[in-house]
This record gives sequence, structure tokens and C-alpha cells, in this order.
Amino acid sequence: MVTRPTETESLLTPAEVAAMFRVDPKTVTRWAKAGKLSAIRTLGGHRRYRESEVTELLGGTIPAQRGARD
Amino acid sequence: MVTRPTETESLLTPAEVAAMFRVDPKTVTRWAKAGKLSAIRTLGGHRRYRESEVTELLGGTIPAQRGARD
DNA sequence: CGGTAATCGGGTAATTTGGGCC
DNA sequence: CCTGTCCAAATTACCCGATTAC
Repeated sequence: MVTRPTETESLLTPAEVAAMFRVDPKTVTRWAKAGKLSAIRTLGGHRRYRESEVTELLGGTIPAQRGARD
Repeated sequence: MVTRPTETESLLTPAEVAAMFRVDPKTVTRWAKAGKLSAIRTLGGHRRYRESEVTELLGGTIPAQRGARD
């Protein structure tokens, strides 16, 4: 193991996910409570989200259809 | 924590885009439905628009065609 | 152990959503 | 065809104090 200090593995903090979705960390917590997001709870009760999960959800973008021809 | 560089894409809320275009948020929503604007949906159903997309469209204005016959 | 920043929890106001009409 | 306003419901944002994370 090549020493992995305080670096994050694949877990994102509520503030991270909130910034990616442009929403409030509280809203992200709501999604976790609603079961829309997989959340891992720390021993203290704080939530941690999987980067893969968030990235997957962010991939739901709809490409704007410009002119049929360009 | 000063936020981590996790693919931070600047997103705008409907009110933001509406203010930039001087139209109602409803109109912006129609553009998104019409496929004229790229929209990211939050887990709650709300839309988030790319700042780059909006800025790009705002930059495509007509440079005031003056003069030919006025 | 002590300190700062973030997150937790609940509650209320503001915003956004969707469709129909002019 | 496009936009603005109406309605009702859902979702999100910010307030507080307390705890947890590092």
C-alpha cells in the first residue's frame, strides 16, 4: 500500500456533492434520506457519498439540440 | 475543507438564467424542454443550467445592426 | 486536550415544477 | 409560434443550536 494519507478514496462529503449539483448540503442529505443516494454513515452519524454514484447521477444531462443542420 | 476540485461545473438556477435573459423562469424551462438548452436535473426534479451554455448563448447576440435605413 | 470547519436535526420561506389560457 | 400569468404541489434554501471530523 503506497501510503494514502488524508486523501479521499471514493467518498465525497455533503459539501462536495452539493457543489457538484449546485444545491445545499442539506438538500443532499435529503436525497440520502429519501433513498435517492447511497450514503455511508460515519461512526459519528455524518454521511459520506460515493463519487461513482454522484458522477453517475450527474451524467443525466440532456444535450441541447441545436439546429438540425450546422 | 475548502471544497475539493471534483469536476466542479458551474451550474445556474432557473432564476439566474431568467435574470440574465430578462425573461421568466418559466420561459427558460420551455427552452430546456424544447431542447434548446442543456439542463441537468437534480434528484428532486429541479433543473440546473450550465453557466458556460448560458454565457455562450448570451454571447451570440446581434451586434446592433445600425444604419442601413433608419 | 483544545480549536476550527463542517454536518447533523427540525422548521419555515422562497423557488421551481407542471399544465392550461390569453 | 412565443411569452407571461394563473393555479396547486413538490422541492429547495436558510435559520437556529449541538455534535462530529480532522
